[in-house]
Amino acid sequence: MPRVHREQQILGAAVEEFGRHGYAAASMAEIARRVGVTKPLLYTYFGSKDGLCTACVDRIGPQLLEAIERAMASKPPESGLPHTVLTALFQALEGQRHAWFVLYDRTLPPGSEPWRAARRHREAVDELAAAGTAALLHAQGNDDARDADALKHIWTGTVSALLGWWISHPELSAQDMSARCARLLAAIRNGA
Amino acid sequence: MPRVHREQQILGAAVEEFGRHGYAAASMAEIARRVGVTKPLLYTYFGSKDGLCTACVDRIGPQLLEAIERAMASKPPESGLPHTVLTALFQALEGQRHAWFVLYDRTLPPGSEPWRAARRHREAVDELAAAGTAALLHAQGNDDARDADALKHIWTGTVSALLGWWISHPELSAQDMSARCARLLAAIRNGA
DNA sequence: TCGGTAATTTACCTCTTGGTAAGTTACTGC
DNA sequence: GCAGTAACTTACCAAGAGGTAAATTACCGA
Repeated sequence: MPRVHREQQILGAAVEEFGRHGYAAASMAEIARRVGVTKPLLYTYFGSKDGLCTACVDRIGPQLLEAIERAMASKPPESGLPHTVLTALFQALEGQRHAWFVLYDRTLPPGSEPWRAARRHREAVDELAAAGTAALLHAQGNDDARDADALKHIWTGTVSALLGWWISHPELSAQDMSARCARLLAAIRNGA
Repeated sequence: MPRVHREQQILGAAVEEFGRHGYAAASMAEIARRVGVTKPLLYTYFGSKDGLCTACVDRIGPQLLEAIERAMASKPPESGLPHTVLTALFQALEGQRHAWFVLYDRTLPPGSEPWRAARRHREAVDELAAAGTAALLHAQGNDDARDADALKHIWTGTVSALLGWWISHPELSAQDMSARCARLLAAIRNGA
């Protein structure tokens, strides 16, 4: 099998493994086993566990960023921004639902290379969210930067929660999730 | 030092370690080092890593449950239920902000004893949240059980996000957080 | 004073895991 | 056909993890 193809195959398995179990609990041998290959191949292709994890992060980060940017640019006016972004995320993550948690993995060793890479990509994603939260607060006369930052965290926490819930309901499609989120967001808006 | 006292000391360090790094990345030797004690003592007192982690979970679970129950029972009418619960959580977790993530640790080995214990306590906590989400949806004519379940996840995700944000702002007190959340919840209510 | 027990450590074992060196297979261009 | 290279495996190493047996210290009651 040609190298580039094999690399993509490995990355797919690695994203699933890192996302499902977290960095520390993910095992190189297990990733190799899932691909049907032996460990040294992973090391000749990606150098180290850190290298493979960083490659995963560098693959997922831009995917998500582009999905969100595209969705925000072509936002249908009848739908709210949060729902638009969620729909785009569900579409981008269908087939690799664990990928989100590779980026938002609290167990990455602080200071390590994958940690820095993940933080970098998260910041890019979060920047888009930050614009939304700051605008929402500003419209209500609140210009506290920390409030906007905390609200941004609530948003990403909500996304994480929804993706976690989606993972535990494998039979639901991205469209199902999108429709459900439309209801839930409306409910929050109307009655929190 | 008497055993019961030492056990509490160990539990405190272990909660911090497990909560901060997750089960897999947490190290028994490191926990021992932080307490200023050697590894075998941990094993004579708690049997195994699983045993220690389960003890942590069994300590935190009831603490949180009681804090939430007490808050819900004595809810001041002028404040919303979410804010009441958040305030109680901040108070209960001041001084052990990582504890929440011991209970909500996605890296616990599925099927293991700490995993089962954490799930049990989470269910007890979530049951209280479920009542709230189901009521909110029911008031709007939505009786979909899955919607209520997903909304419950959004709620716990929001709590996780706020605690994560609090951890990255160590200088803020529980009261600071409570006040901030009052603003944020109002902002969400008014303008999502 | 002495025996027993609780608290704790030293030194060790074992197993897993990340990581590597060397060899093997198989294709490709000349 | 054959050299060379890309794809891949076997067999192994070193370090760190969880875990344990045995020894030590210190206290307390008889």
